[in-house]
Amino acid sequence: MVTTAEPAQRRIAQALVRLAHAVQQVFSEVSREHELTPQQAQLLCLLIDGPVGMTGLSRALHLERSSLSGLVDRAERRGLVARARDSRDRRACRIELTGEGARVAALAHDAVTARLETLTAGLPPEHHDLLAATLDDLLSRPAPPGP
Amino acid sequence: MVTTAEPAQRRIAQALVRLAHAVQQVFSEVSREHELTPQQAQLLCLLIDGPVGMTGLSRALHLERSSLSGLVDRAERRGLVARARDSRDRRACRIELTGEGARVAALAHDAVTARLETLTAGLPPEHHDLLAATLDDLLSRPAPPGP
DNA sequence: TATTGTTATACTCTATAACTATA
DNA sequence: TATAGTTATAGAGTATAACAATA
Repeated sequence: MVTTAEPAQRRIAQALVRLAHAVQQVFSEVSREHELTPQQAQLLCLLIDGPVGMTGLSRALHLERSSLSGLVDRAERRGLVARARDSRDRRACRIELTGEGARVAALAHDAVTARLETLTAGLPPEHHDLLAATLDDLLSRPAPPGP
Repeated sequence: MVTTAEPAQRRIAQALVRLAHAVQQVFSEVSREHELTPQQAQLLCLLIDGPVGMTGLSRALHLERSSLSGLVDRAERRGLVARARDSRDRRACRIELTGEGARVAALAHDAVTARLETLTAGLPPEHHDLLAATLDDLLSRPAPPGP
């Protein structure tokens, strides 16, 4: 039925771009409601699963370590995270959430999730499982173009 | 089969977050390859469809007009865009691509699209149309939460 | 020598507040 | 008075290059 007017692959790509902007916007609004910058919120959410070293964070966030130093400095100054020395490697440190940081991180994470879930509210429920599986499939490929 | 272990809505929301980061990463890499900041690339892509006024741009990009002034200043300084006075309203101006700006915008746009299309390469082709339709459906709802 | 993380520097991005010019 | 856009200011985010301390 739907043929060659506009290839499905192209339509998907364009939808992904708009979708990314929409998600980013949600992230931005939620951050602001909790008096965080989007970057700080992203950092906090990443630390929910446990402490991470600077190099690990830099890879996860796609940031230079020097950029990250500043980000962590400002989050530390606000009492959201703390640097803990690593006992086995005296060069390294683990960044961990403070009590307040964990509280804010959970609130922000839940708010983002809740708002994104309402996005799917209008979809036919019988499509939910297929969409979830398809998106997971899409993300399981780590994107071919390595720098 | 897939039942209540993890609700599909939640799985979709989480996938959307990861997807947004992946798309943002593609955008970031492509921008860098063309010596643009991601914000400049986004501005240029928006202008491909034709000139837009400052207020229109500020709404489309979710930026304060003062932030936009600086963004346009820097893009103008790099020869990518130009400010054209509006003949009917002497307060207003239209931002338009220069020849060079249009060239770079097309390159960056195509590169992003191409890279995102490869993402879908691993999906069963018979799912393409449904996915495209579902994503469009997802985006047709302008997100309920007004500030 | 290689790795972990920081500092110094220079831009870019962003918002708030106050402003000019036109409608 | 309201709208279109800018300027001033301050802070945040980012990269590159040079550095310190430890492995």
